[in-house]
Order: sequence, then structure tokens, then C-alpha cells
Amino acid sequence: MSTAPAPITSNFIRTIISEDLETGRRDQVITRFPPEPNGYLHIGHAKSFSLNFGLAEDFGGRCHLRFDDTNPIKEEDEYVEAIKDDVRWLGFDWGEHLHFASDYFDQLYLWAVQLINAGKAYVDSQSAEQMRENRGTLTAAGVDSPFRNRTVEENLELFKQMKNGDFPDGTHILRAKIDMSSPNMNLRDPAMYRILHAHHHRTGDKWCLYPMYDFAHGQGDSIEGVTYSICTLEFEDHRPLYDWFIKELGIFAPQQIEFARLNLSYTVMSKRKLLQLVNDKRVSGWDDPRMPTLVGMRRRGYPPEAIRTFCERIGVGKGASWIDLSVLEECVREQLNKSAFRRQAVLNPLKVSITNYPVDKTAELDAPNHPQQPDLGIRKLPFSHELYIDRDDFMEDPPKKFFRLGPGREVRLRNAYIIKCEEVIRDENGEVVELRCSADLDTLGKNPADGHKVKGIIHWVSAQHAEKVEVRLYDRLFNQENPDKAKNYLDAINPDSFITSTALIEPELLKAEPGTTFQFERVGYFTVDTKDSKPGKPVFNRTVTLRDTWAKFK
RNA sequence: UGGGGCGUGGCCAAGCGGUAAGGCACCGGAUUUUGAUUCCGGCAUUCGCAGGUUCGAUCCCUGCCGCCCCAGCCA
Repeated sequence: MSTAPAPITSNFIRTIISEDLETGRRDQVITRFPPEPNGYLHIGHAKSFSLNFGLAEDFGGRCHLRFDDTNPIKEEDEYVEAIKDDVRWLGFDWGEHLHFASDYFDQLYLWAVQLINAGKAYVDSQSAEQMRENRGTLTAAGVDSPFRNRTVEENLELFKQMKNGDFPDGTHILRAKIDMSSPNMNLRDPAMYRILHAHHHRTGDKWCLYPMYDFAHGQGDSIEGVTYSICTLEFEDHRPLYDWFIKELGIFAPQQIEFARLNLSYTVMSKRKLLQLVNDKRVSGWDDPRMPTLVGMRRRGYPPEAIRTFCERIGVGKGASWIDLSVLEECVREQLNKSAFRRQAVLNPLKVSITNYPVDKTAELDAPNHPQQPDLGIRKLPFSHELYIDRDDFMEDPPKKFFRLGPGREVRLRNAYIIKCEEVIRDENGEVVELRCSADLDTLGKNPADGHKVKGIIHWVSAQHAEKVEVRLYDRLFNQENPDKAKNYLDAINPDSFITSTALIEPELLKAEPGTTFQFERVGYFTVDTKDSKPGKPVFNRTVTLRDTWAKFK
């Protein structure tokens, strides 16, 4: 197992920062992760905050966690706590720097007044519809609001009344006075403050007007001394606006750098859609193991290290990119392979009796917890006359390349003996119900005395010692690479993304603690569900299957 | 057909004037009591296209073509 650190491939952001540091344009690196607390974090957010925290770490700076809570209608405390949890789960630490845009509401209000005084902002009293009409289109300039030239005094008075709650929602709005004919729509007198008689999760009922994200975000960065404000591509057009506010206000200027958000095949990433999946009960909740949310992945059994590896592996660029789900799954396997204890479990049982093994005898065989890491110890595996193997490991008329069991064929029982299929028993319908096999009792821990080779190895459990448990087989939530290409993304939901089944497990597995992951040898990685498991009655979530090159031949 | 971006192998992605890193995938082969893992080896005469500058261009210039984003009192 290599311990060499994964090579960090450069990216354009790293290059910019390095240059700034070398030329002295900047002398420190302060970044931030600015989620809106209106939903749970997903893997796309993980890419963003891994980048932000990672950069700060690599350059000896720091990264803040700031909640951009400027819209009280959509934001809740529940999400704040969940987001903090997720960021910590991935191993990042914001130290003292937990902030909220709402911490700056007073300052923001003062700045709005400053802009009004400077003649750079005005209260508009058009309706939302009128504003939309007057904004123009992508190719036609907008027209000035009839209220655009109100006097500073009038604006000041109106803005104060807005703050005092003298007006109902939607009647007035504070706008920046920039240029209604700008080719950049964001500069056509954008809204700064809207009236919202709503309860805020932190400021309560103190305010009845709230700043727009665009009027809060850049200043929040400025207040915190953020040197690099890293965000996604869709805010590229907003940068001139943020820079305008910063310049007019005469405050510290962070540098915004945009990168492409993550798109993962077979999943959707918009919070609106994830919320709908939850609300419509298409999934069991934000933490449904099929969700691309961090809580979902955690419950599914994805280790945080795997997600960090994934975020590094996919890189950072500016081109819209689609990452195949298999890349994430491969990171999960890579991590789990190193640490997960090995166990045996049979999902689709077929009875096997060992004809030359005493009916009343039970042996306790030693089986390593991890064949590649002997220091992880062993566990006892009961072996007896009657076993179960997986139906997939038997074929009546197997092709040449099938290394498993078939009439007259030999196979190695994992961690036990080599057996030979002597007889196939069927029921009245002709279905195979039992295999009678002879075992070479001299093959425990060694090859046959005559030196012949047995290539196939299959897993099994002792019938009388096996315990039956629930296993949940998860697969991709959508069966279309890009669910948004369907008429409705809900139509692309994979009906087989969640299958409840049972498994016969070796007794050792009964002690499994919720949240721990095992490799069911030759099958996949399974994690004890943290919600539905009971002591002595674990429920297993299939985290990810093992790679299966044999499956390709079939 | 306004503005802002982006185009390097199947998927990501370095490189930023000196003759195409790396990862994943894929294909061989070795080891293996997991058809897993691990290990070796292979995998772009070419960087969206067409011109130009240069001794030399993926990197500079020009013109095309293609894709993404923007008309919330959302973020």
C-alpha cells in the first residue's frame, strides 16, 4: 500500500494565488465557503468547500464558513447545523470564523444609506412587473424608472420608512443607480434591498427589509478580509457589480475567481430538485442513501476521505464538465479497500451439504479480517455440514471460463476447504434446491496434496450459524446520464434504485456497530445503517459493489 | 442576432513560445484462498476549424464553428 502523497495537480486558481503571493499583490490567503442555509449540502458543495479550505490550508491561510442568510423566507436553522456538521465531517475547520451575512445587516444598511447620499442608489416604486418590463431584454436596452431621479432627501426618507415597516411587501425597493442600458443585465439598476415582513432565523423580527445577495455577498467578503472569493461560473457576470459596490463604498477589495460547478452523471444537483425529491417522498429524506447529499452519502457508507479524494481527482476548471459517477464510486472503493474488514454473506442462497463432514460437528475456522493487513487480526468462522453459497456461483451447464461450481466441478470455499459438486438435487419443478458436495478435508490453508490447482473461490455461510438480516441494495437514483434531458427529470428516476432484500451473514456480523462498513467478500461493501439498525439486528446498506470483471464476459 | 465565459485522448485535467504531465476508464501480462486488491506494460506525431506571425505555436494574432451562463423584489 503506497503512502506516497497523491500528487497535487495544479489548477488555474492555484496559479493565480501563487503569482499574487510572489509579486506581493497579496500577502495572505483568506477564502470562505458561503452556503445559503436553505437545504442540505451535496457533493457539488463538497467540491467548492474542499477547494476553499484546501487552498487556505496549502497556502497557510484560513477559510471562513459564512452563511449567506439574506432571504429569511427560505432559510432555517436546521440547515445551518446540518451544514456545519457536513463540513466538519469532511474534516475541515473554520476555527473562530463562523459568520453570517446577517451579522452585517446593520453595516449593510449604513452602506445603503451612504450610497443614497452619494446619489448612487434610489427607491423605486414600480411594481415587480413594471420593473421587469423596463429592464429591457438581452438585446434591447432598458428604460429608466420614473422614480430614478428622486432627490437624496426623498430617497432617504422613503428608505427609512421602508425600514420602519411603513410599507407592505413589494411596494418599494432600493436600487443601485448604475446604467439601464448596460449590456450586462446585472448592471441595469440592480435591486439592493426589498421589503420582506418575515421572521429571520437569527435576527428575528428586527428587520422588515433585507439586502439582496448581490448587495451582501461582496461586502461580507470585504468585511472579513477575504482575499480570494471563489465562486461558481454563473456569478462571473455579477463580478462587475460587486466591484462597483466595493469601489463606490471605498472598502477592501477581495478578488473573485469563478470555477465550473460539478455535474455528476446519473444525478441531479439543484437544491430545488433535491428538495422536491424529499417533499414528494421519492426518497426517504435528505439522508436517503441514494441522494447526492453529504448526509446521504454518509449514511450510504461513503467515507469522507473518499469524497475528498474525489474532489481532488476531478480538478478545477472553467469548462462545463460532467464527471462520471463511476469516478466517485472508484474513490469509495479505493478508500474502503484499505480499511473495511472482510466478512462473508450470501445474498441469494443455495443449499450445499458436505457429504463427508459430520452432521453434528462445528468447526471454528480462522479467517483474517483483512488478508492484506494481517495486523488487523482474525475472526472465527463457523463451518458445518450444511452451508449456503450464492446461486450465482453455480451453473448447471457452465462455460469453460466459469471458474465456479458446476456438476463434477471443484471450487475452493473461501477460508475453508476445496469441495467438489457430486450431486444436484431438484424439487418437483425441476429447480435446483441443493448441491451435495464432497470436501477435501486436507485443504484447509493449503493446496491439494496431489498439487492440482483449483482456480475458483466462492464465499459461503454455515446454515445453522447464519443469521438472516435485511440488506438494502442501492443503485443510481436516475437511469439517465443527464436526468435534465428527460422531459421531466422525475421520469428519469431509476425504479430499481432501492431494493430491499435479505442476506445470510456470518454470526460475527451481528455485533456490527451502526456506521461501520464491511466488505462482503466477492460482493461489495456494506455499511450498517445508522437509522434503522437495532442492537443485534443490523440493517445493511450496500455502499458500492466490488468491481466485477467477470460480469463483463456474461 | 447584446454581454460574459469555455473548447487538450472515452471522462476529468496540467502545460501558457521550444517540440503533449497526471488521474479515471480501457487493453495486455504477472501475483493472488476475494474473477477484488496489488504490480508491471500499452494507450493524443497531436491540442475545435482555417489562416497568419515565428527558426519553432496547444501556447501570440485574425476569422470562423461549437457549447455554457445572464432579462428573480432567489442565491
